[in-house]
Amino acid sequence: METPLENTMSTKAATPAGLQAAAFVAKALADENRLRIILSLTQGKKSVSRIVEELGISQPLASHHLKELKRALLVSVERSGPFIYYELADRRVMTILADLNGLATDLLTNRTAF
Amino acid sequence: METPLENTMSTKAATPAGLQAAAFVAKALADENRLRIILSLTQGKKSVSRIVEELGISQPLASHHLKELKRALLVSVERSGPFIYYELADRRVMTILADLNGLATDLLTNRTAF
DNA sequence: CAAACATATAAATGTTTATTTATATGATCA
DNA sequence: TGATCATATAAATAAACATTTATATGTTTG
Repeated sequence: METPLENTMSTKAATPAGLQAAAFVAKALADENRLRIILSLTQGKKSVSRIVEELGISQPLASHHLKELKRALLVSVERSGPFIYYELADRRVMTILADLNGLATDLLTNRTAF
Repeated sequence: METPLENTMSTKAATPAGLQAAAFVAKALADENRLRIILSLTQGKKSVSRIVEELGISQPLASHHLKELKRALLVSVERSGPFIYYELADRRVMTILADLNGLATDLLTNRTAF
């Protein structure tokens, strides 16, 4: 059974609450460091220190961005001893990130600056 | 031929420039009014005044957001007499918006506030 | 219990951004 | 050409946000 785009849009995205929610999640994706964190979590659950190492950002900054991702419900948190592990809450965010990247790359390839 | 998500990610999104571009486009999607404009443009090319009417926002505010969408190359502009028409530059943004909305709706359904 | 480690939170700062109000630019038409 | 319409731009605010530095909380281990 097929679901044309416009049906999807009109039955889901067209509602004020739906758009507000979509904008809220988009906001969580609108930062390069957060996208790097998400991309890193694509490989699986990771501790904060591990993320800090991999991305080369400060620990408070990582904590801050992880908090934002958690606020958007994009990651789930789990404590194990002294470590706190973050995990992608929904694998669909990977598809969205890939699509976003594909579109962005195509659109902005021949561009001087952002 | 199959293309697993992680391949897509590592070959496209993993590059710094790719993530930066993706974050840049995500930023353009991170506003409810801009999402409403995009959704409206899903139905086709529209003038600024038409958008202003449909969304019930001020004309300068609409112009501002259209400028942002143009900066992100998500819309193209065309003048016809006194009117200026805006149009979605790439239909893939509709897919992304629909996916974003689907994910956001599922994630944030049982949520008190944003 | 004290020291060391992992993470979170607070405070401070500079930047970006959404919105409003007011004005300018550009096109049509009488 | 002058008036009117469509759109853009400018200026002014206020709010949101990313980042840093400093400190607090919570956990393990000696």
